[in-house]
Amino acid sequence: MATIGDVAREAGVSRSTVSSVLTGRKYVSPETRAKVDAAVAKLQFSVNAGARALATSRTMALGVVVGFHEAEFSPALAAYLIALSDAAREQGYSVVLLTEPDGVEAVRRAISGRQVDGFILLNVVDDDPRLEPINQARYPAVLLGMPQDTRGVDAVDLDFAAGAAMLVDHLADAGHREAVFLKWPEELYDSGSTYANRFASSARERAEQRGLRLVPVALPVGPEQVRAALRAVLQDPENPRALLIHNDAAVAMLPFALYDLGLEVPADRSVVSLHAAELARLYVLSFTSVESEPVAVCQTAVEMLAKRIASPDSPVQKRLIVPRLEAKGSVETVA
Amino acid sequence: MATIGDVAREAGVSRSTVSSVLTGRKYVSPETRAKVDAAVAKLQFSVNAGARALATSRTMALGVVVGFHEAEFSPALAAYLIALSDAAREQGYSVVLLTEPDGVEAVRRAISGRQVDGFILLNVVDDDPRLEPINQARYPAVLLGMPQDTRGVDAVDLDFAAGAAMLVDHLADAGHREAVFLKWPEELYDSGSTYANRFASSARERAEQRGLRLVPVALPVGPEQVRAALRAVLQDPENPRALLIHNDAAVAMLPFALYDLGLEVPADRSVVSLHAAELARLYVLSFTSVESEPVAVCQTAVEMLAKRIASPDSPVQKRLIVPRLEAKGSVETVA
DNA sequence: CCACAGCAGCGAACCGGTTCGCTGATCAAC
DNA sequence: GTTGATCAGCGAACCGGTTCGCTGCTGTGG
Repeated sequence: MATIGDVAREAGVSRSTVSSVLTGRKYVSPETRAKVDAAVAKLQFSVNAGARALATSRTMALGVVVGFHEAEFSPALAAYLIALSDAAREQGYSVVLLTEPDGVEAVRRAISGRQVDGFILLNVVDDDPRLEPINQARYPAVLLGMPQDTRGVDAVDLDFAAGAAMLVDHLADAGHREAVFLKWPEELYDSGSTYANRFASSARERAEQRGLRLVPVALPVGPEQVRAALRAVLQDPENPRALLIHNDAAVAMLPFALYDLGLEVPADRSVVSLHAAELARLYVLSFTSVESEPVAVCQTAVEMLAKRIASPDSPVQKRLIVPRLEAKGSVETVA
Repeated sequence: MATIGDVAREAGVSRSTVSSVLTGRKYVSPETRAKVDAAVAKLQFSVNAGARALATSRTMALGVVVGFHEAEFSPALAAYLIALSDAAREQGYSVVLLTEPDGVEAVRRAISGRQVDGFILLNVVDDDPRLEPINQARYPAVLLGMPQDTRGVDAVDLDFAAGAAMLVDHLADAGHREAVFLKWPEELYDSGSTYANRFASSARERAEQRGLRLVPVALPVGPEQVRAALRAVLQDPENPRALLIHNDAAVAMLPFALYDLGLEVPADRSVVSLHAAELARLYVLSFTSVESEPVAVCQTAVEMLAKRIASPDSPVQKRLIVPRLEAKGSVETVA
């Protein structure tokens, strides 16, 4: 309700002085500042975001661009959105949700309407088309995900390669010489999903180093299909008895498939996985695992974006958050 | 980049004429309009959201206030956020996420900073404190949830009472005379959660009408605790063999508990439940059930809010979205 | 005692739109 | 031919902040 003019009148000073107090950009004597503060409190004044945005050409808002993703695990999404919003608030920013199926269009509109100061892109893929309008307008942005080529944009992600290596090491250390590698659907790798590919190639590489034979199995889409596929994998006597999983649906469904076949962990099968932290919050997942770190990743992303906004020309940054492996006894030690 | 002044110059008209074309509020001859449209296209102009907000005192943004506890325990949340954002965009609004632990403070700040035109409150409880600043500032809002007293604010929610009645009917129709009612933790009811209480009292009432004896069991918090509690319930020979569930954690965990005890559905137990639609998308939930309708609920909420913003003094509305029961053969017909 | 530096606060201009009263042109009626 | 109504478009004022050059006062040094 109250405007800066009301505050000025109440405090007996000029509008510009009030502004100086509010922004802190100019020295104001303690006495005047006290008068202004009192007036602000009395009138319950707070700055009009739109007016300030117009004057400063800073909206203090970040656009969070959610990719279009039917197939992916959306329960995890909420954790990221909340973590992003919390981190943004801490830096004085608010978060605008951009969920348009056509992410490029969403970005374009937000830019030309000057709705945000920068973007955080979720579900990044290699050669992400959303980068085009962003780079063209020279807008600040941070990728949540680590494509091969970040095209001059800051990026942060979980270190899926490190996670994969940890899990492979864990199996190898326990004496395993071979393992089934339960992967995401093939399409995800083909579509250039950054994390899936980084995990897979790191797992392959480390497994080779450690002399662990990997039998890769791409799983289908859809809960029932996954369950059936898991059963098939578990039933095949040719398959190794250790399982390395990077597929949230499979992690969630595995207990059912084990149940179907009367198998026990770790007696009959050894299991390690990397999955969304959210999964473990709802289910008993007693698998030794590496969990995603939504809070750490999001906090880093927002900090990087805030810095990028402040200094657009500082060198491009890439940050990988190293996760922790939590042993839960789902791996049998073999001779 | 381009401002309305650039467009005016390019088109050879005044700024106000460009504005008339953009807003459509005033008649402009087809020829001038064509010139303006051409200039807009050529300069890739689109209005500066902040400037328009300042001039019109309409931000065209909606604040979505996410409750605190929700953050910890709702895989369904993402579905609601996306559905809200999609619906908002359809009405020309954008969505600002307000996730502050202290929801009241978040609302207060958004109001005094004029950041949004109205609010959508998630995870509403009876006597919700967030309504105080909203009502005091006479701000438009819509509740996603249906408290006893909506305090003059529009509200929309799934018709949990109807859902409960459907499920009770389904059991009674199949000849059951008694059922265990697996409920949320007691605290949820005590904290004034609107949907939990509406479901519970409707179930109780309908069960009485249909001569179905209900044995209520409030479940604990935490996956392992839930699993153990479920086992205890299933093991007790005194308990009825039919299960009426309103507790997402229990729905997700029940297959594990059944597995623990070697029980089959529907041979050993009949199961019906009401749960988040998200749950069924990820897991094999072959329980006869009523699912939440995030898209329908969110669309209605945004439409109601848009109307409320347009006409603040129209009569208060309450809408309940009636869900569908989907039979999946998890109920045994008894004599 | 005067000159000048330093400093707190003022005021005007500006950010990019919208709104509304007014102008000048066109045209019909008398 | 003059009057009056109609209408497209113009221009100034305004929304609520920020910014920056300027003013007038205080105080120090010569």
